[in-house]
Amino acid sequence: MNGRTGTPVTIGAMESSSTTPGGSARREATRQKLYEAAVTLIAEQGFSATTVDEIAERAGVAKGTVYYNFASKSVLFEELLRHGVGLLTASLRQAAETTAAEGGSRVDALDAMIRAGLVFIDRYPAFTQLYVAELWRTNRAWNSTLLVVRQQAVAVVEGVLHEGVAQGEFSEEIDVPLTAAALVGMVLVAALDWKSFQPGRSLDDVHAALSRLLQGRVSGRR
Amino acid sequence: MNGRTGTPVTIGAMESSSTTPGGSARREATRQKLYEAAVTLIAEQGFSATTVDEIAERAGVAKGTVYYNFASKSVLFEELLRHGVGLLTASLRQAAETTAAEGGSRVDALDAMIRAGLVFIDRYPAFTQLYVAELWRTNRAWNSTLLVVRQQAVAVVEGVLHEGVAQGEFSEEIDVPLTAAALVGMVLVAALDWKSFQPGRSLDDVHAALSRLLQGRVSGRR
DNA sequence: GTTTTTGCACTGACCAGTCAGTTCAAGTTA
DNA sequence: TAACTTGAACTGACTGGTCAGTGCAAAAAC
Repeated sequence: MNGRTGTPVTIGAMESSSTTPGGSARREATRQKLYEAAVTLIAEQGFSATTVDEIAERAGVAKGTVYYNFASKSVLFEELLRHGVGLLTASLRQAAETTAAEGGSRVDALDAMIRAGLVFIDRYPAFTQLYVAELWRTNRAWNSTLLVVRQQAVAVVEGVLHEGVAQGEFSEEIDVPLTAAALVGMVLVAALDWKSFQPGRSLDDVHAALSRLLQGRVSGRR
Repeated sequence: MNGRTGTPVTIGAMESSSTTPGGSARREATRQKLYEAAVTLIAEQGFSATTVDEIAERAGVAKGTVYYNFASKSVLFEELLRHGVGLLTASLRQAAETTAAEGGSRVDALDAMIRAGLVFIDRYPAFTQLYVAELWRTNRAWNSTLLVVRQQAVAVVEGVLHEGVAQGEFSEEIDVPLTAAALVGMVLVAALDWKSFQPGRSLDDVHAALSRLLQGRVSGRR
């Protein structure tokens, strides 16, 4: 119900990529409501500070329903993570492919991916916030989930960098994994900062600033 | 004591910038131990998931001592934040000033600040992790503390960018606040990724990759 | 003799997870 | 089409445990 009637504001409203193939429509709708409630609360307060009662209340559902749909609080969170990063990587990959199909260069592809990242964060700020807050934590139950999920996202950027180097478009001296991490970080942090501290700026402004940095037009010389 | 006898591993070993001017040496030593214990535990587990008993135990101190030295768990955390960011900004500022004194350009200053940031993160990874995890959270008790503390750090970078633009070294079209945020993000995320997922790489490797990105040697054209 | 630390028992609030019971919706039968 | 059946989905009071913070007398450090 929720996913179809309004503009999606949080990750909860993402299309169901069949988390549970046999799930009924009713059940799926309930899960969506729970995702949506959980993502904002956890982004604001953190995982441990968010109670299952709060999630249930915000979703307009009884506490028991949470446990009917998810084995535990952590499992709910892990599925939320998988859900969100799946959408992000799909979006990045599509940006890269579209650019390639239109005959753009690898720099154009990176640029398109930066924009895709910004659009995603613009749409699902709470999810992004939560992802960044949890990514580098060690010793948590969902750590392995995060590792996989991070690798998925970074791999898309690394792919484009590798292609660029192979075709001589990028310098051979670049360090692909480190550069990919730096690029992802640049986008994540700039976007979160934009949302939190400079919300008046347009997406285009942010994109332009990052684009300039990528293309060495800030301090390029040599 | 710790700051002089061995290689400091966590923020707890930072020089005391006189949090409480009247504090005795003994008291200050206890506080340091508590900072050190708290920063690693909170980085690993998050604020809410870390108990006061754990902090006391890791610091080798009785629980009552925690409350003798800090009004509450949150206050301990806030003072920890102020402590850490103070050191970071001091380090950044010094890098910029040293470069200027040696007659370096503004790009050199940015480069030196990137290295200073990396050195800091290398030394105090737990603090950095915790900072990133909390920075964009809203509705937390220590939110105002974080805001001030972020502004301090970003302002140093903005200062160098402004100077560079004023002197014609950087393009006038750059967006100073956004670019500063992006640069800080680039360093933070690349460094955390380095520590978590590519710990084998040297600081110089990471610095070189970021430097290249800054100077447009990845995809510079135009 | 004053400041700081210790050790530990205690309280009151809070919270993850459970479970016996209720409601819903999609049949099936008459 | 109305009455009945069934299993899936949902409910919310309850439980057992945890944890921030307190209080205090005695010991240690300075």
